[in-house]
Amino acid sequence: MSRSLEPLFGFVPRNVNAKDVEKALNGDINPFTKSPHSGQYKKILEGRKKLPVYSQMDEFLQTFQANQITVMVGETGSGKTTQIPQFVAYSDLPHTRGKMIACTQPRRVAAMSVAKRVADEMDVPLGKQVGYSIRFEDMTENGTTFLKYMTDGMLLREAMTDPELSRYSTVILDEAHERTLATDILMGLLKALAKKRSDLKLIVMSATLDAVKFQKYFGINGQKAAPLFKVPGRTFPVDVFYTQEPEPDYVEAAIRTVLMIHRAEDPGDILLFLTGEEEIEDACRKIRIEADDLVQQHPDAVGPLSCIPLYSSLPPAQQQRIFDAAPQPRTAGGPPGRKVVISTNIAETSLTIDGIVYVVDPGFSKQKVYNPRIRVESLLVSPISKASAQQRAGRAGRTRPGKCFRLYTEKDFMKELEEQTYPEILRSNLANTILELLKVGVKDLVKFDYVDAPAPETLMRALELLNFLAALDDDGNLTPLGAMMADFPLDPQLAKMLIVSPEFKCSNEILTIVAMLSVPNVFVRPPNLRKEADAAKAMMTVPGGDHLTMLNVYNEYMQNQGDRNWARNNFLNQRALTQADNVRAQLKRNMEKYDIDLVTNTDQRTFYENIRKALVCGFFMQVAHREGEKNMYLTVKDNQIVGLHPSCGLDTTPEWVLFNEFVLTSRPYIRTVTEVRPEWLLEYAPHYYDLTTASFPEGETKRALKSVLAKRKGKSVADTATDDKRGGKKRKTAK
DNA sequence: GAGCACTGC
Repeated sequence: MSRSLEPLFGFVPRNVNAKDVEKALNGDINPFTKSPHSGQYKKILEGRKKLPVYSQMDEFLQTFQANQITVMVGETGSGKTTQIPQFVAYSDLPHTRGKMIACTQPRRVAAMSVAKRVADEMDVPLGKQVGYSIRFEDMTENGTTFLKYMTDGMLLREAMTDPELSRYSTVILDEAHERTLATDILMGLLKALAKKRSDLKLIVMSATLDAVKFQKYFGINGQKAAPLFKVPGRTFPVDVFYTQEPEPDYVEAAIRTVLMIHRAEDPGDILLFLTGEEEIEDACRKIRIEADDLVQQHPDAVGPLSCIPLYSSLPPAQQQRIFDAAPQPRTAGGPPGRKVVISTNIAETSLTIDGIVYVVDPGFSKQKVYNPRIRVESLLVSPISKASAQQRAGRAGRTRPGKCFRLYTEKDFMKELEEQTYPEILRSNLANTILELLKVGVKDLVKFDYVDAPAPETLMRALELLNFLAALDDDGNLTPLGAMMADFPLDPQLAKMLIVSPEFKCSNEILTIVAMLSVPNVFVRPPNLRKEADAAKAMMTVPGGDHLTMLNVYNEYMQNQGDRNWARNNFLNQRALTQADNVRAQLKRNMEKYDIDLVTNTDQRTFYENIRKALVCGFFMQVAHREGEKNMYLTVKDNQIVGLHPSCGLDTTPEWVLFNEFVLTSRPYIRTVTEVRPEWLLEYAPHYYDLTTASFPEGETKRALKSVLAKRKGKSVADTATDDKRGGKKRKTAK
């Protein structure tokens, strides 16, 4: 066989060196397609050769060959995400062995855009030899794709059907320092799997600060630590400045700093990090006013300043504004304009804005925290970590040397900030994760080798919930129902109610409700059109509960598909509705796979009642009981005082309500609320509502349920179930 | 009478 037509002739899997690889790269024939290279290939290759990681190809190949697990550190701009998987491809030669290389990313856009870039570099069409796989979109070809970029969640899903991950020769976990839930679980699974599958190689790619931790964690088979492969980055230096004294009001200090930069610093755009939508919009308004004042006072010295907000719920078209050029000087030769982007954490990892020279970092972000005692996840404004502060500062040095102004003292940075942001696994409700782990075949969840083990109470809460939902038996084993639930990309409560819904002849409707609950809020409320938006919402409100309203909104949306402006005219979020439709279709396919009937109850008298009963089957642990006269509820068992969220559409305050979420904002609220009947609680969740056990604390809710039970003993069950008089007091009385 | 940090299946 001629060497020129078989560029990989003589290559032995996992025994190649950089010299051979370079020869193949520089050749005229594409070794993976056997076709001549396209015109642009050589040009792209020249660019790749300038990446820091390229010059270390041989060192990498040696490390990769000699070790089953490698920890790799590559700073921003090193080229690791695009190049390392290609180096692995040349060493692994997965296409000759019917295998694939997986490279995981925490975000969908990253998986897509990196795959596109690498397909170009390898001179193959995207979706053939190089592809990507994300929810709702599989851009791979069976038997052809050997390099697959994918979201970490997607690989975790695959592990549930194939715990050996037998299709893969090498798995690369990229951005491991972000410590997403899925990446953390994958690290645990892959560590165990590596001991079982000696042919499987693993590369964990991360930022510097975490490397030693990962090295220690991945020391297996008698090794003390996994080897470290390090590549320098390619960024510009950033000067960091601290305040002399702590700032009592970080928003005010941030605004002041932005204006100071605008007045006194050389041209270059500014990035300011704040914590949320409201804070950002507020700061934008204030900066605009002050900047205008400044221009008025010093028209010859201060140029125009454009202020651009950035957060995830902003429509994509508005997010695009961050790429607009800074404003032109107002007069020819006048002082130059400048742009300031005011952003949440989204600009820390997900979005890169070129041309940023100044970063203003007040040192806070909203972070998820989980309180297992009351089973509540909430968002809290908290100090960021050192790693996060470094990441923020780095945003100033992507195109030229920059400056970062930290609105806290150097001493606070050194002494008060944590090294790393707490990994998500320590800040989340783990019910879903535990179900996934069990499905993958992990037996002992307490002894599972976590990189960071969650609090025992968090595990307890998750196991308890799954047991009450009958996903786990009393010995902690996955039940057939639990195995089915795990296959749905949903929280266990939602999966449970979807699976049981045919018993209430309402699976079509529950399917819709579950899909609507899986997407962001569909109701839009522009600040200047609140009245109109509220009126539009009132038109679609079903008085019996917010879940029923969601069903109604979806159905109306489907009936008005012909009208492109329908969503906007009715103050609904078109994107969210489309997404709900996508989710619904995916879940429907899942149901069909398990032969779960898709049925609708045609009896109008029990239509809504049956839906509410099905809701109880999943959410019986999220029920509250009205106490006293006012809008005051006590959650069952946990006895948390909560109020109906102002967005709630109920026209009365029913005695018993079921809620989708507990939110802790200005005060504790329950959101997305539907009226239920106490008889249903006793009937459909008898274990949870076992009034004889001590685990059910004494109190008003228990007394109320006891009296229901006493009454029920007098009557037949059938009688109580059809007794659908709507209790409750009128909610909206004269103010 | 309030909100949605950010992801992901």
